[in-house]
Amino acid sequence: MENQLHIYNTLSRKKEQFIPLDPPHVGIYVCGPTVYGDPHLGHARPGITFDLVFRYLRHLGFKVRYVRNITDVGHLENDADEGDDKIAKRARAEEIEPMEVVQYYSDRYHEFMDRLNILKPSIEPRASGHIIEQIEMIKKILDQGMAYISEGSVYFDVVKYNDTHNYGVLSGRILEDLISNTRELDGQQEKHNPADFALWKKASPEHIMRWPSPWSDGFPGWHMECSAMSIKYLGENFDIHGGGMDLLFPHHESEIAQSRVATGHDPVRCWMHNNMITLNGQKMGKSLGNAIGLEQFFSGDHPLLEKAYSPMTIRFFILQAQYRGTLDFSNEALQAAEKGLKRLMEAGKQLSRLSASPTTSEGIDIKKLQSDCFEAMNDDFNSPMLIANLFEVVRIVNVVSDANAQLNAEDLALLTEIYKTFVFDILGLMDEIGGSNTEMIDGLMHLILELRKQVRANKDYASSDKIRDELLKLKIQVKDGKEGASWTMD
RNA sequence: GGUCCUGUGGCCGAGUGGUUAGGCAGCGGUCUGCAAAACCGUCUACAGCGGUUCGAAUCCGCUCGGGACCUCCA
Repeated sequence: MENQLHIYNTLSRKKEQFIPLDPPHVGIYVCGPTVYGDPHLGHARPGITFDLVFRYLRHLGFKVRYVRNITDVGHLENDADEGDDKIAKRARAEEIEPMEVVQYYSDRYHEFMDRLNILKPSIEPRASGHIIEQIEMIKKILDQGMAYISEGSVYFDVVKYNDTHNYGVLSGRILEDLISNTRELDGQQEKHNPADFALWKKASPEHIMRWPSPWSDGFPGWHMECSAMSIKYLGENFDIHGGGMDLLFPHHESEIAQSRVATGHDPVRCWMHNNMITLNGQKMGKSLGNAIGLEQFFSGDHPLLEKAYSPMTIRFFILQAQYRGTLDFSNEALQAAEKGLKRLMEAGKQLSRLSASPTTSEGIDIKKLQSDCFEAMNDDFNSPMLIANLFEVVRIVNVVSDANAQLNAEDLALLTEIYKTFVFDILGLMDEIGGSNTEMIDGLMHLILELRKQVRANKDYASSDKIRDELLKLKIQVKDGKEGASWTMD
């Protein structure tokens, strides 16, 4: 079960067995955020998807170096007439240093990733800190004759490259189609061909973020940073490169082209792409203006949200879909996820209270359940399938808890291990209940329920119900079971 | 227009050429002083039309619908 992991590789459009280049080491590079705005639900998807990958690979025993960049330079505003850098544009408006904007939104991003229980990457390089590496790489591409200088900018010669390589291996694009379909835009005349992309861009006079280079004061092209930084930290050839499907073309396609020319070979073994989260069937994205911020989800402060949704609800919601499928947002779906998560978490508590019996009941096969869980993960990180299996764990826990079935000590230990491993370590879910005062609340609740027990022994149900109702107002729910009362907190 | 993806029951979402995904919601039970929870049972499916096949929701073709990308947007 250990090394049967299969991953869907965008390059081959097939699931392939995952064999690291240099086991037990694994290198992963994932395109991180551009820090010019608050993180929204769209950011949570790649964050959680590749967190799952990171966690599972580590669980399998691999020594993973996970690199996720922060883009803090070089991306031009879509609709900007001036060609201003997004970050520079924001800085101008707020009259603060560009790096102040970068710092602020980087911190915000980290804050929300932490709340979603997304592990920190091994290395989080910033594009602005790797200008030298990018310039060096551009020089190599120029030396190979695959780029040209025009008006102080450097462009990658896609047409020439395509004579000897396939510009389209990843995306399936055909160069001729690209050329005939490219719109005429300002600045295009600098290029030999509209399909060419910038490696280095000369800064206009009003552009604040700029660095010196052999060609001009300017900034690197938007595909350069990922190529330069992935090579720097993972080598010229590494195992997995991830990112959203929206980055597939031209970003990743161009990364491949740049790296091939600079290093002489393919940079990445396996390309992984997570799909989008949609809102009313449409991609949720900053540029479309339909993104709901993670802040809004956590607070419930948004016209489209019926209530607040906790970080773990968001995490569970995302994990309930396979990463390559689109995931449609709705209050109904989120609330279903919330309830399902609660059920899963409650079972975890029940599990810790179970005691072993001499034998395990007929029809309960914990080992099978364990292998089913691994099988699900090994099949391209099929988290929905894993979760379905974990609900079978929940069912068994509840049945045993109700004394309708038994588990022997070995099976109980294994069931506990499965639960902890998959729910906490691999899916990265947390029990959000209680907070920092857990011990005190536990103590108080124990006391209250003891007193209520006495009241109930006297059949004073009015008092008993009053205690229960008042606690419910505090979001604490009392449940009277066969073995006495228990409680949960929302 | 080009490249690619996609269309599953009230909602969200897996999956396989012939056997129950799972969660949420609904319905009927059990349990309970009541309630909640839990357990048991149960109803709504595979966009449409053809084809391949002993058999397809699962493979192929067409039609219709949805989406992503095709821009120095990420």
